[in-house]
Amino acid sequence: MLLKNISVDCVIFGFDGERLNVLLWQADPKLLIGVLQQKEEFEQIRFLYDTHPSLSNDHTWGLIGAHAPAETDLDQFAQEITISSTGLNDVYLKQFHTFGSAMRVPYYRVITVGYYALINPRYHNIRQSALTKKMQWFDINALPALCFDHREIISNALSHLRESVQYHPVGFHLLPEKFTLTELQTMYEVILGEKLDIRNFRKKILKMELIEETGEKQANVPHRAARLYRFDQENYEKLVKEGLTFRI
Amino acid sequence: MLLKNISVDCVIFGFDGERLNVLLWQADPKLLIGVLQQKEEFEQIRFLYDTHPSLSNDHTWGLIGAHAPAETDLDQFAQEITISSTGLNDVYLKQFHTFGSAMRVPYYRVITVGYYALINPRYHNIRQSALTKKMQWFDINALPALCFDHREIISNALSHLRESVQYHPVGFHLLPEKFTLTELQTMYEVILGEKLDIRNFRKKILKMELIEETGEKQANVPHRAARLYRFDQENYEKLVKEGLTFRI
DNA sequence: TCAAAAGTGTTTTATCTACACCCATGG
DNA sequence: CCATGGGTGTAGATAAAACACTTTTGA
Repeated sequence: MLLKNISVDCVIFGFDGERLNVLLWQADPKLLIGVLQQKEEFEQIRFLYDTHPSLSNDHTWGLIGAHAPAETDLDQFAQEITISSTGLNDVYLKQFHTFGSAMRVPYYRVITVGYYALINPRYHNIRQSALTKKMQWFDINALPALCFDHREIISNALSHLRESVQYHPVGFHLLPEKFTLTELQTMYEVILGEKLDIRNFRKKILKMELIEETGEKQANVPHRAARLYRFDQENYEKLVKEGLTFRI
Repeated sequence: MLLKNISVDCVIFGFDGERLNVLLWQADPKLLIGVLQQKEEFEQIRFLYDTHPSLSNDHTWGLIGAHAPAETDLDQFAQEITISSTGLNDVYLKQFHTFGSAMRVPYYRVITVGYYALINPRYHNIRQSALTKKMQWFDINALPALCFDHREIISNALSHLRESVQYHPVGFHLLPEKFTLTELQTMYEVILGEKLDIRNFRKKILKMELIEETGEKQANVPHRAARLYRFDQENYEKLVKEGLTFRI
């Protein structure tokens, strides 16, 4: 059974090495009706989906989300949504805000619990699910028309990410396992929306001892190959115990 | 009409100058049933309230909260809850987390949206509302038995507050309009759970220019009277525009 | 005159900022 | 040999940390 007043929306962030992107979709109305008909509450939420902007035209996009099942933890459900759209089953997810305005969705009261996911697109094969007409990455600085309050939700997610990334080493989830210092710096720059000084950034990051050299270097690059680093989970946990105060 | 699957819980923090306290209540089952009978969804939520631990015994306390009305913004409803229990109508409220485990409340699926309020008890007359059997402040380090997952909710609220207070000047909401530097410091100490050096604290706070002298001093204290300061909202906003990075 | 809390400065150490050139690699 | 991005150090300014005594007031 679906909870008719509660949905979960996932803002799936992906960093491609240059830009921060969000995964958006358009659902296929015919397929969606097919799936929904099997649900107990179909009649009650059918109206909502009938009038869903991202179903009724090709210019409006929406966040990946759905009404929550009555028997599933919200955290768990957010995982399922993310897995079903990215094909990846161990994603960093953070609940960041619940949107509870009475009129945020027309005709019907739906509060939505917002999660953001941080993934590296290199590892994830975006799955066109059974319901999907289209699914696509969009640069956070060039979003298309969005349904309901989804633009506000993305903007709110980005604010949370921007704050979080300064005090917690979560940004690593956006990178491949092995990454260069330049990739790391670029990631911070696009999230924070400002340029950082390369020498000061490197000094600071290396002093923290949160990352370690792998000993490897980039291959097949048309310039000097950069060293590859990885996040040092073990040392991070040790430093947290000792009272690490992280600050980019 | 009440939303049967959605409630709002408010962790109301009050700082008395020495300790950080949380406002908890026990509702009166007879009165509660009386009020609920007037609601459309009475039968559906009656069972829930019938089995509510804070109604069925005198040792279990609960957060101040209620099922959300279908037609009210959650932010607005959190305000109403806070107003009705504290008698104050301009309270700092922050939504901090939504608790969505399937089994957090027995017998029935209820997700709860958590807000915390920061108030100064000096200005607030705790109102024993029509439903209240008892309402009382508890030191956050000496909480009584709590219903459902309310202990976890409080602990989560405190973590959020602890983080927030380090980067945003929200702690002022816990203080009277005019306060001494010692009160300010003690507030930080109880929230952060650590002692701060008095001289370094004063230097840091005064350098930020977030507070200004009122020119007044304490009266009727059995020792040297301390200067009274107030938060400088105007300058704070100016500094934010200039890119203030606050850090206690 | 005593008890209780207010108030104050300096030195050392660590961190932040600004800034420009050489290096390695592949094409 | 050139284009492209990788990689490095230093000096000056600012902020953090450690630390102990004098002042004011009311009882």
